[in-house]
Amino acid sequence: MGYKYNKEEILEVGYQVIRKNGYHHVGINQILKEAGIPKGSFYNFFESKEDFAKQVIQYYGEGNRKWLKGIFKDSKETPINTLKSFYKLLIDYNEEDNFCSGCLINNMGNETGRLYDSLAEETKEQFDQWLDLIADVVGKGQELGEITKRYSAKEIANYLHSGFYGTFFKMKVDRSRKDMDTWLHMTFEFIKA
Amino acid sequence: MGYKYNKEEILEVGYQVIRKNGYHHVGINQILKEAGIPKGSFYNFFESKEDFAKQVIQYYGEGNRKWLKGIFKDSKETPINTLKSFYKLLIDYNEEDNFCSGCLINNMGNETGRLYDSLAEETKEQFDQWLDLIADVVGKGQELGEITKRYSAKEIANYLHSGFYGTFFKMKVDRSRKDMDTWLHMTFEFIKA
DNA sequence: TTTAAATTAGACCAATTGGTTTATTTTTAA
DNA sequence: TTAAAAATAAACCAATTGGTCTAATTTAAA
Repeated sequence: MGYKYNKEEILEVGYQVIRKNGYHHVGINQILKEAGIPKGSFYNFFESKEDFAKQVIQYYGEGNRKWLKGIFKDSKETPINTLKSFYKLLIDYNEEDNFCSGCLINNMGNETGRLYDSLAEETKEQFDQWLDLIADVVGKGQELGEITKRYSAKEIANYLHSGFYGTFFKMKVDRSRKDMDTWLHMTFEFIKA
Repeated sequence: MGYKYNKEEILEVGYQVIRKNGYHHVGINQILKEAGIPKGSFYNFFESKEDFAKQVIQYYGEGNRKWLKGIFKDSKETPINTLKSFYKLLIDYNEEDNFCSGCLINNMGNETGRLYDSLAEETKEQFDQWLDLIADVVGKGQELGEITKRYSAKEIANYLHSGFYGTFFKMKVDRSRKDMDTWLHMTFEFIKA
């Protein structure tokens, strides 16, 4: 294996460019150009464009999972504030990025979720794995009496992250974090015990 | 003006096919084929694909605005239940559609909001006009003491509709209304006075 | 050291992309 | 009734799409 090119490097390029431009707006040739590889090598690594996208989703999902784990483990705050700081951090990142891209998982789910079964499946899988990590923190918050027990930890985690995805629409057409900040404030008022 | 083809009919075709497949995944030729018009006529009506999409967004936004007004005016329920029934109706429609498409405005905003200024502007405009109508009902609910006054009617309307958009991601990758129903239940618990 | 397999390389392919052009027909206004 | 304008029609365009093919090179195993 591993001759000249590194598969992860190609996936990283794919992640960047697909996250920003979407799946159908990006051609294989653009990936080749930005990754600096010839077509033969690309199709040596990946069966098709769809297979490539699937692996990009997987790569991004796994990378973020590790990052999430670290953040939650190292947090010095209480569970509810850990979560609030986490979403604030995501908003900050999107601001640094000039609100250009949003989340690859959300973008792919909305653009291709009903078009390609393999991508829907992979997208759902990565999202669900994130949700498990978030639900862990929610559960701890519930035990401490910080977060409402009227809904399960998983339901609240899903409410949080799906709700956060909902703010990307306005972020992109408004090019502002205003509504995201309002969402953060309102949501964390709503879910507290 | 009005010779052989009807512009609204072309916009309706464009709405259907772009809502389902996205902007970049749909070519002009597909529109021509489904609308049964030659290319010359298309470019007589529309300057470009981008201009066409912009008019599709406008057409859909205005049509829905009229529909919304009617629904809210005819409602026999209290404001908060009017809103809850409205979102339940939207979920029902998406189920009938087999969860295939979601909302054109949300799809376009996420796919093209940071790629084409004209589409972002039009998308935002139509969304904001819907929000005004929803905020009216929220405001009445606040006056009646049904809905929390901790946030403005506009903020709550935005929280509702953006939150609803957030549920489309899971709807599409999960092909189910389960999370939408949970969202509906939780959200209307949260916003009540 | 030889051989088979994996990888790299990019020319090549048919199909499609958004858009233009030219010609014809239809409508409107003078 | 005629001329100008508007609309219809589709052939045509260069550029790009995802993907294949053949050849050369590199690596690993025998």
